[in-house]
Amino acid sequence: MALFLSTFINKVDRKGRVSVPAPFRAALAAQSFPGIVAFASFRDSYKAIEACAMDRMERLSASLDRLNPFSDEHDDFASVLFGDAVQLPFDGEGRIILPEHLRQHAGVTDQAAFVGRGATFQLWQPDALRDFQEQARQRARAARADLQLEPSGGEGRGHERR
Amino acid sequence: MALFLSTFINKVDRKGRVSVPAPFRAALAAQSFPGIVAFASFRDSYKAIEACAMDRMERLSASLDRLNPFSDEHDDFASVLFGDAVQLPFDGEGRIILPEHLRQHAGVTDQAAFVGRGATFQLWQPDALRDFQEQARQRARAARADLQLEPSGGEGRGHERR
DNA sequence: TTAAATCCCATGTTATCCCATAAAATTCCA
DNA sequence: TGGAATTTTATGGGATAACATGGGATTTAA
Repeated sequence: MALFLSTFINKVDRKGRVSVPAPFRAALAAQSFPGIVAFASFRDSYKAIEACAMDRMERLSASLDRLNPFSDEHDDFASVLFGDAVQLPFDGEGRIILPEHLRQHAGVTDQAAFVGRGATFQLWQPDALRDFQEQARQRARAARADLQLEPSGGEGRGHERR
Repeated sequence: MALFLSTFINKVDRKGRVSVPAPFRAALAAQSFPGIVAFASFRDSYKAIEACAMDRMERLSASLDRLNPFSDEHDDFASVLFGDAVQLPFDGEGRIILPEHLRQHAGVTDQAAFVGRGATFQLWQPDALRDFQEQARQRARAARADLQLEPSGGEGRGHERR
């Protein structure tokens, strides 16, 4: 599975177009839908744009269904997640058009920072990202004791539970 | 899984390219991504560049994903770890190009020391590495002296000499 | 018919490929 | 076993392709 790594800052032109970084496009290459899925983050601590491949949304939908499909949480979650998400196809040059409401949510005007998060990535207003990263770095350092790498034995099975 | 062992010092040319030592490349041969993943070390005691194989990042991503993907701790880690990491592919000759911000972080200019650390390795400015190793040696020596003194005392902690 | 989205082409910059060389390590053979 | 021949490495530089970006033309939708 390809990962989204590192941070790229690209320009948003007057038509609202941004180039998706080539390494990200490579990570998305094996997809059925040539483009990305994006939606506003629902955190209170920051306002960014969440993005991922279509595959991930499908898997997310599947795992939601596996829980209680008739609970209120499921309902809220599904409506927020899938109701607000948009499909953004690539143009011939690998760009997407950022819809106005997403740009407003994140405060993006003439530049956008693509931030890799492993299986997903985010889009930020560059200055807001800098501020957040600084704080996140400090918090992460404080909590580093918790970070354990998976057993490296290649296909180390059976580490499921818990 | 192959290990990264011993230290190699290679030149950084004017394009920012460095040869990854052949033994390290051999250890990376079985990877899906032909190259390395690098990021600035988040330690305060020294400034080096941390590096590993893509597989390791994928495993890391998988373990993070398995936790609650919407928790704040997970969020900080993902942003710091994956946002700051870079994919550095090999060219035909087994070189990578070290991005400017990483070179600055480690103080690397025309030479880089590759230091094996088992499952990972580091990149250092050669002089900084020598200093660090010297200090580490001294700390180890001091610690060993303490160890020899301790047990005989029977008494409490400190080695107060009465 | 307007406005927006899509396609198409053009550009400068940067990274990537490709070839060349010297040194070191390895292999081969008498 | 010694030393010549070959292969692997590390390194350098020029040619080439990829990328991010901009703008116009054509199509689609309201």
